[in-house]
Amino acid sequence: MSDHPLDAIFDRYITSPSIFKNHEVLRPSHIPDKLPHRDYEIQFLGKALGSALRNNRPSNIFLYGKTGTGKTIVSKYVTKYLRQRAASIGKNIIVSLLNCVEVDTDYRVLARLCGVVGESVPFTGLPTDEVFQRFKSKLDSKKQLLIVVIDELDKLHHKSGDNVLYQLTRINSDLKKAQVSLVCITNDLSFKETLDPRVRSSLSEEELVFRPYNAGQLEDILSERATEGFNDGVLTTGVISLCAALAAQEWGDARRALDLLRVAAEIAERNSEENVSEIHVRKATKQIEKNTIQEVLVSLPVQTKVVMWSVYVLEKSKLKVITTGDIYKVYQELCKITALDPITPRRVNSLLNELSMLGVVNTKVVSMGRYGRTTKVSLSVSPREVRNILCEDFHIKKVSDFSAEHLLETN
DNA sequence: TGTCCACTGGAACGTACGGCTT
DNA sequence: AAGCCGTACGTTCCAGTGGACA
Repeated sequence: MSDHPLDAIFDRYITSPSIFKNHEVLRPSHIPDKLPHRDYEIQFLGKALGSALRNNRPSNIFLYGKTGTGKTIVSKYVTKYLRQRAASIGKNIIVSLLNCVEVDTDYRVLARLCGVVGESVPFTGLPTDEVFQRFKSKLDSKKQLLIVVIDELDKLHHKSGDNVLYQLTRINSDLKKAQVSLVCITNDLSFKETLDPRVRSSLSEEELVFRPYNAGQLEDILSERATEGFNDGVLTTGVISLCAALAAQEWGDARRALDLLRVAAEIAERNSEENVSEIHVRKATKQIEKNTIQEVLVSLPVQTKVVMWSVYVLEKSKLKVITTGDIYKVYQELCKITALDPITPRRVNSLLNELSMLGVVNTKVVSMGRYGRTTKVSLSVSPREVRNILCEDFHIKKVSDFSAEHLLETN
């Protein structure tokens, strides 16, 4: 039983001490008992939602702030405790947390809300109005308060407009027993202006802006989690401050700081080392970046991959500025070779905008005077990564050695 | 100073599909 | 089974536009 080929590997996990004491607390989704440097925000939200305990409907609240500034976690933290306290005095408070990255249509929002009040609805097939009616009557069947936390609201608004928001802000006048309060979260600071004025005023009865963390504050946050998450003495000095400093450079993003620390430790553990050092943090930055790009590119639909490849091909060429016109020319050629049906320039334009949203290309609308108005496009990730990842695709493989030089001479 | 390029991006619509209600 | 419905992906149409050039 001792000569299995995996013994050497597994034994290491059994015998050598682990770096992690509790892996879970190092994930951004974990809600710790203390949230350093968010006292004011917690108090603010606590005061705003606390009126629920006195049978008053809390005002609707708008939370702004860049990614990783603690908006989501503060909301979770406060609502979690609010629910506990409410339960202890026999009050009925339901909290529903919607993330609009997944829940990005009117129908899905309402379907989710139906779920939390105990009304089951199919994921498609019903008219949206019907789902809203069902939600409303089920909710109003007893005395209760529903707090809906709508995270990344801009994503929902971008795709589906204000419709649901409008309905939700007005729902209270139709309800007899139940009440609804909204907590809206967005990281787009100018977002509010794009809302319908009627929705805007009722959504932001109260507002709070989350400031980015500075390096010192990030360090406190990481230290707090590290004492719970790691065994004593596994972090070498400087590891936490490096993670904090790197994340502080990018808008004070606590999620990123935490990811760095966790991934660095995972790398150390995989190499069966006993300590986490700055070298592991450096490796972690690279790995995180690579993973994000990989995830994005691999999951693209075929047409989008071909568009992305067109950008790659042009980036490899001698062209100084890449415009949508060039991209479409290359795209058409690629479609011929891969035997795909080409989509229209309008659609390619949309796909480029999507790629820009995903952070893999940069786009900028520019006017070149006499020579028209177009969009300047460039890759925002390394061409080598793009090549490695996209060439895995069956269609892209066929055009892996396509060069744009002959096309550009015809200009 | 006006023209006009090469697009941009909104809006309405079409099609295929899974899935609902009646 | 018929008639809707939402979603995903795409098309068609077209008014609008920043700024180099004549």
